[in-house]
Amino acid sequence: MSPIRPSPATPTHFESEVISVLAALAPGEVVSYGEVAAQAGHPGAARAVGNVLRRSSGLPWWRVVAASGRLVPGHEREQARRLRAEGVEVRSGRVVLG
DNA sequence: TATCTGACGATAG
DNA sequence: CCTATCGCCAGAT
Repeated sequence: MSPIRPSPATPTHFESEVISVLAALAPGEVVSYGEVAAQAGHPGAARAVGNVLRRSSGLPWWRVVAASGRLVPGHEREQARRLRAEGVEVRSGRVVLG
């Protein structure tokens, strides 16, 4: 049997910080991985933020996009649907920055 | 401790 | 606009 997911019993400090930042996001508010990392106190850890979003559940992952505005690869449809539902403009797989 | 992975970011062509 | 490449970070093995 291959364990589907070794769910960490105790979240790491980094993960907790990232979750805090994500939980504070309001509907319609879009941020980049790098911004989340910086606000979480780990500037430069954009990739690591992506890892948390990929492994965790129950987080507003659709409000996080690449610095270029690009949506999450493989989830563009769903993400665009959710973002537009919050009033965010999406064009060609990209968030229309204001 | 070493090595690999990956929802990234910036830059060059 | 695109892809390729390098740099950086945290987590897993």
